[in-house]
Amino acid sequence: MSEALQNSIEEITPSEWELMRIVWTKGQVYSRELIDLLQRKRKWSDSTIKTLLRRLVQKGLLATKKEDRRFLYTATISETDAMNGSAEQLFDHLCAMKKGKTLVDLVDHVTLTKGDIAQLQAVLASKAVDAPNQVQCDCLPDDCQC
Amino acid sequence: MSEALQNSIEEITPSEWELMRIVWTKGQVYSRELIDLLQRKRKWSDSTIKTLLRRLVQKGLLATKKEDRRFLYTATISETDAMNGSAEQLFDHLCAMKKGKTLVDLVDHVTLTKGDIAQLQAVLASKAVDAPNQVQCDCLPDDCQC
DNA sequence: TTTGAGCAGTTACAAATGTAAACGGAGGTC
DNA sequence: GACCTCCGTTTACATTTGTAACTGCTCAAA
Repeated sequence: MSEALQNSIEEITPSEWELMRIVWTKGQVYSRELIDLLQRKRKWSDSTIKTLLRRLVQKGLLATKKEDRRFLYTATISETDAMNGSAEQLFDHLCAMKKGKTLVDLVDHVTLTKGDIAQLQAVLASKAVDAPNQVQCDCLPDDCQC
Repeated sequence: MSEALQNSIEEITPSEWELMRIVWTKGQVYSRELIDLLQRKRKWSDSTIKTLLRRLVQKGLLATKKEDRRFLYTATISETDAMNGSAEQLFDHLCAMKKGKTLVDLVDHVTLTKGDIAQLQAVLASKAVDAPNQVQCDCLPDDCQC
């Protein structure tokens, strides 16, 4: 039953992100627990949250384990993988030529720790060696005159 | 210069991105022209593309100007703003504590020019000064024990 | 002037998403 | 034993998105 191929991560909708984050943070949760936590941020009904839980299980993003007569939910992919996957998915839509600029904007706006910065600097340093002088726009089928 | 007011840009769907990229790249296009270009990548019917065009106009992302009896389409926001907006929107869903890691992943996977790298390094250098040692997880309402 | 090509507008319809009420079974309460 | 409470399951319904056919108007060719 488990077609667990993690090539392209199942699409996670904004509402679903909110549940997933709680599951990832807690490691495992009972629906009641999750509903209580979530309702402190969103005024969603129990039903709504239960539907979202069910859909996440359907999508294969959450797994359940029967404990007593409740279900314990756990994530099937790591938060990091999901985050990277979504980010890369978004970047796939963007013009190759301008992805760099967007990264600059992000790096500028996101709060980074000293550790993050060091890691970024390391990656950049190693990429700098054979980085191209320019990247071609890939918005049009053939050649583009951007 | 303007990049302040981030009044959540209208949501752009994956299909819509494809049209927008063509409009941005060409500056302005007639539907026929756009349809021809797009059909070289996607096997969408004329109708489909016209519907997408209409929806983009409705959303206020495209503007039309009547020329002869055709319409000339132009984007109402810059590609850069749209890209930054979408990227920031995505990052809003992510755990604050792990955004840095995701950026590292992106920087690692995206093809960057020497110029992009230099810009990124500059931004990082300036942020490094007062970067925190750690960022708190913001996935749970109250305190979190990640 | 009849006809057809081109383009915009209208309608359609299924799948996904947001949001939620209603139903049903198992344990605990009186 | 009757009833209430929890929790999972079903059903529901509007909106958005993907995908496209059908309609109608206008210009230009036959």
